[in-house]
Amino acid sequence: MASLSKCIGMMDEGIERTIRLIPQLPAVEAKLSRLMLMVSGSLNEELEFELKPYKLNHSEFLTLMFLYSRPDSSSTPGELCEFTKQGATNMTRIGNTLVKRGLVTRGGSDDDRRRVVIRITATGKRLVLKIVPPLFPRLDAMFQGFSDTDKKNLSRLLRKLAHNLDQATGDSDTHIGTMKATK
Amino acid sequence: MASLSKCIGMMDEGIERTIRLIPQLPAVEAKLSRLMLMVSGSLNEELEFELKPYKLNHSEFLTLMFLYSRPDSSSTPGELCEFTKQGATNMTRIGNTLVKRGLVTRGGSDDDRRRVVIRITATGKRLVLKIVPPLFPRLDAMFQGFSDTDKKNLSRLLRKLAHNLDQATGDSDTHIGTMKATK
DNA sequence: ACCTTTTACTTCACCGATGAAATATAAGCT
DNA sequence: AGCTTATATTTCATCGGTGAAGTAAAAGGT
Repeated sequence: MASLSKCIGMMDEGIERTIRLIPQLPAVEAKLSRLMLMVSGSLNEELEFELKPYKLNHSEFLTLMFLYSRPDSSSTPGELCEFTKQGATNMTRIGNTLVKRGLVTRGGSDDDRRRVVIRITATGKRLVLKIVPPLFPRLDAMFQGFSDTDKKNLSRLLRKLAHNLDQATGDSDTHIGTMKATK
Repeated sequence: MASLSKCIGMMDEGIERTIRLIPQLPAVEAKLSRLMLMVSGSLNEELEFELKPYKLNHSEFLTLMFLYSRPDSSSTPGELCEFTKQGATNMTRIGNTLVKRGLVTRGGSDDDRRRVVIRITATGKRLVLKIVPPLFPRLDAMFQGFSDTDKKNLSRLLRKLAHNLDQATGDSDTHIGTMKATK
C-alpha cells in the first residue's frame, strides 16, 4: 500500500509531465488543490477508521457532534444539511439510523409543522464523551512539528481559500443545488 | 444554501461550545482538521460539477488524467489503486465504465498474466484536452489573493501534514487495508 | 518438480450517498 | 378567503463505493 507521500510524489511527477502536454496548466494551483484533496482524503480515512469500533460513520458522527455542541442539544434536518453539506435525503436516512440506535430523538416543531426537531439523547451524549477523548492523541500527532505560526498560517490560508470558493459559487449560483462535501 | 464561510463560522462556534463540555479538546487542531475537510469537500463539489457535462465523475477523471500523464499512457489497476486510493473492486468498475465509453482499453500484460494493462485511447486523450483547459480560470480564481509565499507555505504545510499522516499509519499499520481517500 | 503462500483482479452482495418526485405545510399575493 | 409559490422532509430508484470471496497466476520453499 503506497504511502500518502509516495502518492504525492507521483502526483507531482504527473503534473510535471502534463505541463509538457498542456503548457497553460497552472501547475502550482493544480498541485495545491490535488494536495488538499489527497490530505483530506487521508484525514477522512483516519476518522472513519477511529469511528468503526463504535459502528458510526463520519456523517453520523458529525451529526451527533453538531447536536452535542448546540445550546439546546437540538437542530433540524434542514440546518444539519446546511452545516454538514449533506442532502436532505441523506439526512433523513442518517436521522433514521441514529433514532434507531437511541442516540437521537425526532419530534415535531411547535412553530412550523413542516419542521422536524432532532435532539441528541443522554445515550448519544455518553457515546460522544466516549468517542472524542481517544481522538486527541492522533489529532496532536497530526500536527506534530507545526509551530503556532504554522497553525495560524494554515488556518488563515484555508479560510481564504474557503472565501474564494464562496466567491465563485456566489458568482454563478446556477449550480448551487445541494452542494455536498466529502465528510 | 449556506456558504462555506458560514458553515466554518458554525464550526468555530460549535468547537468553542464543545470545549466547555470537553476542556481537553485540542481546539486549534480540531478546527484545522475540520477546515481541511470542509474546504476540500467544496473543492470536490466544484470539480464534480465541472465534470458533469462530460458525464464523468471525479474518480473516472482522475484515472484518465493519471493515464494521460504517463509516458506510455498506461498503467495497471493495482498502480491506479495506489495512486487514487481506490479499492480494487471499484477500479474494476471504473475501468469497465471507461472501456465501455472507448476512453481506455484493457489488455493483458506480457510479463505477468495476472496483470491488466489499462491504456488511454486517442478518444480519451481528446476528452482530457477538452475538459482540462476550461478548469484553469476557476483554479486561478480559487487562489486569488494568494501570494507566492502563501502558496509555498500552503504546500509546505500540507506536505508536512501528509508526512505526519504517514507516520501514524506506519506506526500502526494494523489498520492498513485498502485505505481510501475522498477524491 | 511440486506444493504452499502471495499477488492481481473480478464478482457478489451490501452500504452510504444522490436526484427526482411526492406529501404536507407555510408564506405571499390578490 | 382562496389560490399560487415556496419550504421541509420523506420516499424511491439509482450511483459510486466497500468487504468478502473467488479465480488465475506468480513467487517461494523444499
